[in-house]
Amino acid sequence: MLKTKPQFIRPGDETLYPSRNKDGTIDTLLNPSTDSALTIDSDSKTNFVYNRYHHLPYEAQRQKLPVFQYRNHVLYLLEKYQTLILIGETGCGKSTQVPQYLHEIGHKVCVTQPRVTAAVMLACRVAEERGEILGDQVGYAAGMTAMRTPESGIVFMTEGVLLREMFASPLLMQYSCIVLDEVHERTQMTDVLMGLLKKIAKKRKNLKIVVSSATMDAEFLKDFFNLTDKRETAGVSTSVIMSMQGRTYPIELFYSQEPVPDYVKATVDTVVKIHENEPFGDILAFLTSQEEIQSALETLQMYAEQNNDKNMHRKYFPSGFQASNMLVVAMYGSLPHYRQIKVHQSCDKNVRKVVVSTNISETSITVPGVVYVIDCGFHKLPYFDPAVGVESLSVTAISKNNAIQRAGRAGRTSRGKCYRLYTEEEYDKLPPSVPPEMCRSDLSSMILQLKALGINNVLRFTFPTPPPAKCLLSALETLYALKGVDRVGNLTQDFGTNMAELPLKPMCAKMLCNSGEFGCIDEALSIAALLQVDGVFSKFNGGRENIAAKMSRRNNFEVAEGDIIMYLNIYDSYMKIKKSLTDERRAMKTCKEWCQKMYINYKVMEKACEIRNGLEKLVKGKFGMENQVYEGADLGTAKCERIMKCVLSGFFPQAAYLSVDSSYRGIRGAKLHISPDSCLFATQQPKWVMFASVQSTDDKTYMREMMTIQKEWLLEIAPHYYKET
DNA sequence: GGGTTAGGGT
Repeated sequence: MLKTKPQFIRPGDETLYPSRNKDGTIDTLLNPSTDSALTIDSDSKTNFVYNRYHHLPYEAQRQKLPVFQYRNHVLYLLEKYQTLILIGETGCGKSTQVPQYLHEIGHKVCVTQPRVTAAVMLACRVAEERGEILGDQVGYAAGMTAMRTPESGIVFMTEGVLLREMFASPLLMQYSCIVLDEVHERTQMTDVLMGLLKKIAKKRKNLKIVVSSATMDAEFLKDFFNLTDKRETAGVSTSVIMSMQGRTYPIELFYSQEPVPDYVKATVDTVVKIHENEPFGDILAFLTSQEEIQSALETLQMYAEQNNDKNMHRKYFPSGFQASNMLVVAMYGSLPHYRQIKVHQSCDKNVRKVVVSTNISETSITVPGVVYVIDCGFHKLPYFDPAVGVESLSVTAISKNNAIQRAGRAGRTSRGKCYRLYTEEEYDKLPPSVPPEMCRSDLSSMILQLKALGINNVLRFTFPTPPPAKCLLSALETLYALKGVDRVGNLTQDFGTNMAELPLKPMCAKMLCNSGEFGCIDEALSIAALLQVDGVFSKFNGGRENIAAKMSRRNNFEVAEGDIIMYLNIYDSYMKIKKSLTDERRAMKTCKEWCQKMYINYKVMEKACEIRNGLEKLVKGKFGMENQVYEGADLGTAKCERIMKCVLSGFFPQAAYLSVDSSYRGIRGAKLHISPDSCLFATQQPKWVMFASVQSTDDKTYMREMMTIQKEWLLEIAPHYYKET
């Protein structure tokens, strides 16, 4: 029977437990093999020896939680408690089974996911499992696409969609149960939703909340969602923890015996060692950047060619293992889609696939059939400095949670092995988790949305992990400068409300809100849309094509005014071609051909069109914005200057001026450089510029999406922000 | 006169 204050739940029915040993451990974790430690012979190029190994415990064991059979317990616990904290690795049915249990007893269930693809895939899988048509009882709503009816009993959605739904219905009365999935990722959106749901839970005692996480500290979540006053000693918590067993295969961990001086080289060496000394099975190696991956790939491809050649004359490796061929594949976000799919394609029998990846494979992409994981111990992590308003991206040591997540990628289809390119002592020193995104990113957009939901005092809002006060204050300052909030921090009627509704960063939203006044709504829409996409220009790995692409860009598009006006020109040219043909299929073909000729990415342009249509509906439809009429000739330079001023009227806090050392200074003192990717990189340096985004690498801070401006414009457009000096 | 981008999302 349940105790009043359960530390661990003890249900009466013993048969509900999965088979366990007398000491409570789970069976598969026992009997570690004794002879599988990998040692490296003395002629190894790097002095790199693995000496320690043990099994990676299941998450439930790590957090010392009991494991239960699911359905009855989920339902039983949610009858007793308002919030259920569900812990378990991916693959244990948290995301697919639990929503169905809840739906079967009559709940209207909403399941949130951080990514569009996951939401859509889960909806498909659950609908299929139930033998139903997608969009009927089981639906999804993600990004701009939705397949659902108001009657749908289970809806998968991205977190942002649920936040939007709160605008229309603040207490989410359309759902009786909310499942927050993948909470361990701690995205900005997840944290805000957790805060908001806690607030709703206080008002709607009948709303059930399930918080599902792979690795995050269960007690932390339980405390956060406990609505009982802690001073009330007899009070019973309103939240409870349950764990589900996921992974079915154990993973052996190996640590490097000595610190690794060069983890790219060590990764290559380890791949080769595994290939020649370990049984067949694919390898997944984590590195931090595209550059590192390319460098590792070059060496590995050379090895693979030699290896595959040698295999024509041999059956066995010197180690005695059967010789197999090797296929090396790269995996990172900016890789074109058709090359990302390569990791899913199974290769020939007797070919070992080696995937070298960034942390994209830690969360977003599942590489199937991985048996060996190589973890370099680092990743690139962004950190926002509120003092200067700059986001920097630098190589940082991972957290223990990351390390566990990476290792977990190995044991999905069979026993797995994880090689950590750092010592066990180094592992022990790693932080338990990375600070949540909320605490290291720009908050201005999120705060604007919270204000629009009626949460005025954001400093008192209960975040799961409160962000530093200076981050909140810096965001409020930006919003005040943009006139999205007034002096006391209330949302302004003329701008704030509309800005919050636009799915854009506040500066970009402000540009759009001002565009009627400058008589350039259409141009501002195109610019805003293109600023939302990445990679308008096709990329090549060096060579002749790369030079041709750069030439094309310079000759056809680059303008002295900068990247933003260039993007506008590209969009206009593209639309001219798209609209010149009435036959849709022929128009598409012509657009594709034009893009290919101009080295422009067709899919990205189409995405921009889609985004622009969405924005246009809001701006012209819902807000009813109209262009102010300008008298007289309104062409060429006059119009262009108005467009530029309109852009600046949103982005004025991101202006910079040329300093004596030929770098730039931001308004808040940051030392800035023109990105080599910008139109303005090769031109004579303009005295004043503005930029839409900025990112700092280890040594330099680069401005991207730039535009030249006049100093006088700043005084004219933002007199409340700039003073004559 | 200098040389680049972990991953998401409304």
